[in-house]
Amino acid sequence: MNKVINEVSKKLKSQEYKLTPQREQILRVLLENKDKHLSAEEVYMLVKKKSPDVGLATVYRTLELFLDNDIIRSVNFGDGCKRYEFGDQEGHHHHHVICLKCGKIIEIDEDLLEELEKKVNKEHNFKITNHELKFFGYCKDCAD
Amino acid sequence: MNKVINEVSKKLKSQEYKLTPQREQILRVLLENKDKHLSAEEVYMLVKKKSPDVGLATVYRTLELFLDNDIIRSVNFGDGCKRYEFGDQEGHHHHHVICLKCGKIIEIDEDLLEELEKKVNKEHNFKITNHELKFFGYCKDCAD
DNA sequence: GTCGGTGCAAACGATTTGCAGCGAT
DNA sequence: ATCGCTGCAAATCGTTTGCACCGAC
Repeated sequence: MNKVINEVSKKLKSQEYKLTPQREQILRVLLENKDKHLSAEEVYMLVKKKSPDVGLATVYRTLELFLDNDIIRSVNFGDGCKRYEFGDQEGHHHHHVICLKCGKIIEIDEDLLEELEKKVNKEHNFKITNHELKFFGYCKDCAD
Repeated sequence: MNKVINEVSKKLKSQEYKLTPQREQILRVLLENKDKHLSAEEVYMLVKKKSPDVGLATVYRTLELFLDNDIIRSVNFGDGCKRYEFGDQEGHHHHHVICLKCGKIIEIDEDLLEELEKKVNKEHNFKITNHELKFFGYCKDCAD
């Protein structure tokens, strides 16, 4: 984990940004919850446990900073807030399967979209840089 | 168009709902802009031109009603608001290609996901009812 | 006269912003 | 002494809700 933190620190420094204690705490929370998809508010709560005097605004500003520097990604599951996950934009794409009843999220690693991307690129003259695929349905515990 | 309006009217009546003048206006706006992806606010503006005294709340309530009755669909392009398009959930799936610079949206009709859906269904015991695929990139006018 | 549907204004939740203070360089 | 970073509170934006009113049945 410290290795990752170091890399992030370098990445930020190379862009004239600092990894301040608050930012590091936020990063740690994101790393400790790699499997979850935390909202800004949730990150805030978790950070507060360790450093009670961070402000919510700082969390938002830091998440924005991390996003801009491709340190994290944001996903919108349609539940009214953005959610964040560690990993840069260029990292290998995974997709989400979301249970409409319990909200559980499964990640799948398949990436069968290369072909489709090429097709869109050719047919519509559209330079695709990213894609997002979500499946909605019911998990085994919530199946009708 | 009147044919569609009639069908919607029947659909609503079958669920004890009425197609009031306001609701019809909202439906007309949606139909006249089938190719766009209007936000609630945008629908409101367009409806106001014809019927200046509709309220924004009515627009939201009507869109919700249409959603619940599978008359329209909602999509989230990550620009801070839900957007709506005519067409029910069970209708044939199309996907969106979104230009990150000018915001232009192209729709593509391919549906290569059946196979992947089956796989997820089998491997994770997850009953998939819907999926959502978006491509982000740059259209031919905005290409670097 | 009931009751669904409406307009308006107030309330709301997520996010952003203005500003004064702080701390490393 | 500067300037980026911060906390706090206020502002903003999209959306929802409470409420009194209206109009069809």
